[in-house]
Amino acid sequence: MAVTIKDIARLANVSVTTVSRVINNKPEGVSEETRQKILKLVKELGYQPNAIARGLVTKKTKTIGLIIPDISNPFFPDIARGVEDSAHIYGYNVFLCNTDDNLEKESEYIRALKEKYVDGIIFTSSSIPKHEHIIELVESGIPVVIMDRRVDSENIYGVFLDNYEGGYIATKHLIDLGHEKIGCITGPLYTKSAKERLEGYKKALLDSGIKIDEKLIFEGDYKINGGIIGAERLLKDNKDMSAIFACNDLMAYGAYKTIRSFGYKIPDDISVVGFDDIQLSQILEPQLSTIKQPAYDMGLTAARMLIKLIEGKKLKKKIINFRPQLVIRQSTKLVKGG
Amino acid sequence: MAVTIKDIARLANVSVTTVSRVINNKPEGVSEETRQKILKLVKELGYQPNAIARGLVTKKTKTIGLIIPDISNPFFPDIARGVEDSAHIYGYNVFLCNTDDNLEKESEYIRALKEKYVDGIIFTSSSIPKHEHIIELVESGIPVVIMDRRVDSENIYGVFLDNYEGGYIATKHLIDLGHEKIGCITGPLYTKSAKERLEGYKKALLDSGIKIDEKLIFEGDYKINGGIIGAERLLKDNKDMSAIFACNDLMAYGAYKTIRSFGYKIPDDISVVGFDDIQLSQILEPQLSTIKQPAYDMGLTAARMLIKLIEGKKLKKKIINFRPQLVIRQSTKLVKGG
DNA sequence: TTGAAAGCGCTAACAA
DNA sequence: TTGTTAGCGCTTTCAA
Repeated sequence: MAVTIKDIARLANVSVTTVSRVINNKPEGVSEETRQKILKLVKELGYQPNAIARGLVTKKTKTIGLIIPDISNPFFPDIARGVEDSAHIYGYNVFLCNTDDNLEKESEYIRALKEKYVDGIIFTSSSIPKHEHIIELVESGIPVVIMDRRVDSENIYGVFLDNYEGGYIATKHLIDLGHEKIGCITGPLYTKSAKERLEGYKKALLDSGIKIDEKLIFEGDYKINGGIIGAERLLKDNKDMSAIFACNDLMAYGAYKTIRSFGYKIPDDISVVGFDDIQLSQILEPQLSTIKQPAYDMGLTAARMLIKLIEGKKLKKKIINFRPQLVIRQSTKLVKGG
Repeated sequence: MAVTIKDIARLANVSVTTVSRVINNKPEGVSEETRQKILKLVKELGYQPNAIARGLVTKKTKTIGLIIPDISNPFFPDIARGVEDSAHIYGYNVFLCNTDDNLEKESEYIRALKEKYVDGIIFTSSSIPKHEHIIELVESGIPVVIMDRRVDSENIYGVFLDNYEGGYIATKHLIDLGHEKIGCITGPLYTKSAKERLEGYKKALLDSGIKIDEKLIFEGDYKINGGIIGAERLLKDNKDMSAIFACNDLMAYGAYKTIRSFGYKIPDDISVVGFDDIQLSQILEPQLSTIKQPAYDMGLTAARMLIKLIEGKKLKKKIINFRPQLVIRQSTKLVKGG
C-alpha cells in the first residue's frame, strides 16, 4: 500500500487539505513551519501523488495521445521524438498509437484515449476520403492538433508542411540543372500531400514552359517498392528521361535500385531528388538531394500548440505551415550536354 | 459533461451496480432483459466508461510504460512497434519515454509512470554502471521487463539478444571468407552488449588460431560518427587489414564513408559486417552483411511477457534470449588472393 | 492559517 | 436478480 496524503496528514497532525496545498505548491494558506514539516514527511516516506485520483477530480491527466500511421516508417520517429520532448518539458506523458492508416484502428485509439481522459491528441492520418471520425473528434471538444497530412475542416489546429512548395522547388532544382524530361513518382494520390507535391511539380514545369507529359508521371505508394516499380515504368516508357523526382525518400531509394539495375549511373545518367530528408539519406551513395521536412521541429511545435490549447493559452495561429527546404547533395547534376 | 454510469442507471431505473455489471460483461447477476435495456441506453447516449475512475478503484490502468534511449535511433522504432502491437492486442496503451540514456531522465520517467499507475514497465538502458534505480524499480514490486541491454539482478524478467553469439558469428563469417586481419569497432564498452559482442569477436578469432591484436580494436559509440572515426583509425594503423566488424549498423555506415574516402572498395578491398539489421541496411550500396536482431519480435515478446506478469499468469521463463542471425549480403567477400 | 466535508465516476462487498 | 453503501486518493468550496 503506497503512502497517501492521508498518512502524511495524520503524521503531521494537519488536515489533508493542508497537505494537498503543500504538495501542489499553493503559495498561500500554509505557514512556513507546517510547510516544512510536511515536506520533510513527504521526503521521508517517499510519498508520490496518485495521478489517477488527482485526474478524477481535476479532469486533467497531463497526458496526450500521439496517433500516427506507423512508428517504424522512418519519417515518424523524428516527429515522435519532437512531440515527446516538448511534452516532457511541460510535464506531460505521451501515448503512442500506430494505426497503419486503418480507419477502424484510428477510431479504436480515439475511443481508448478518450476513456483514459487524455488532455489532447495529436493526429496524423492519410485517410482523407473518409475522415468523419476526425471531424467528430475535433468537434467533440477535446483539443486536437492535426499534423503533416492536411484535413479540411473549420476550426482545426494544425502543423503542416507546404507540400506544394516542396514539389515546386524540387522540380525547379532539376530544371535549373537543365533537365526537361523529368519523371515524377508520386505518393498515393488519395492523400493531399501527394496531390500537392504533384501540383508543385506541374507548376514548376509550366512556369518554365515545359509541357506536362502524363507518361512521365507514375503513382507510387510512399514505400520503397513504389520507387522500384515506378522507376522501372518511367525508364521503360521514356528513353530520354534524365531526372526523377521521387515524392519521398523511401521511393527515391527504390528508384536508386532500379536505375542501377538498368545500368545507369546516378547522377551522371539520371538525377534523383527525394522528399523528406530522413536521416539515412545522407548515408546513401550518392547522398540524396532532397526536400527537407523539419520533422522534429514539426513534432515539437505540434505538441507545444496542443499544450497551449489544453492550458487555455492564446495561440497566435491556428495553422502553422513549415516551409520545405532544398538540400542539394550528390544525386543531382547538370544534364548531360546541358 | 460526459454521460456517466449514474445517468444510465437513472434512465434505466436500475442501480449503478447493475449498469456496472453490464458494462464489464459480468456474466451473472443481470437478467437478459435489463442487460438489453442498459446496452441500448449505452449506445444511444454514447456512454464511454471513465478509465480514470475505474483505475482509482481497481488499481489497474491498462497502461504500460516503454522506456528507451531514443526513438529516433533506428534500432528502436521496430521494438516500439512490436511493444505497441502486443499491448494493443491485449487492450493496453503505451507511454513512450525517451531517456537519452540519461540517469536523471530515467528516474524522472520512472517516477512519472509510477504516479500515473502504469501496470508495468518495459525498460531499456545502457546505464549499466549505475543502475541502482533500475534494481530499485524492479524491487518496488511493479512488473518490469528489461529489454536488449542486460542488467544484473536476481528475479529480473527480460528479453535479450545473445550478443556474444552475434559477435562470434559475425567474426566467424569473415574468417570463413579467409580474412585474418579483422578490425573491430565496438560499442561503448561500459555497456554489456558492447562487451559481449567484443568477446564474441575475440573468441571466434581464438577458435581459429588467430592472435588478438589490440591495434585492430577501436571503441566506438554505436553512432555513425564512431564508425567514421573508428574506420579511419583502423585503416591508418593496419595497412593489411582486410575486413571490419562494426558492432552496429550505424557504425558500419560510418565505416562505409571512411573506407570510400580512403579510395577503397567494399567489399573488394575491405569487407564489412554490421550488427542489428535495421531496415536501411538493405538499401545501402553495397547491401550490408550484418547480424539480424529481431527487434520487432523482441518488442512483441517483451510486451507479452509484461502483460502476463501483470495479469498474474505463469511465465515459462524469466529470461528469453533471442538468437542473432547472420544475413549475408554484398559487403563481405573472399579475401583477396584467399 | 487551517480544516470539514462533499464529491469526482467507478467497483465490489454485502445485504436483500 | 438487484440494490445499498463504502471507499479508492485527491481537490476544492466553504466555514472557522
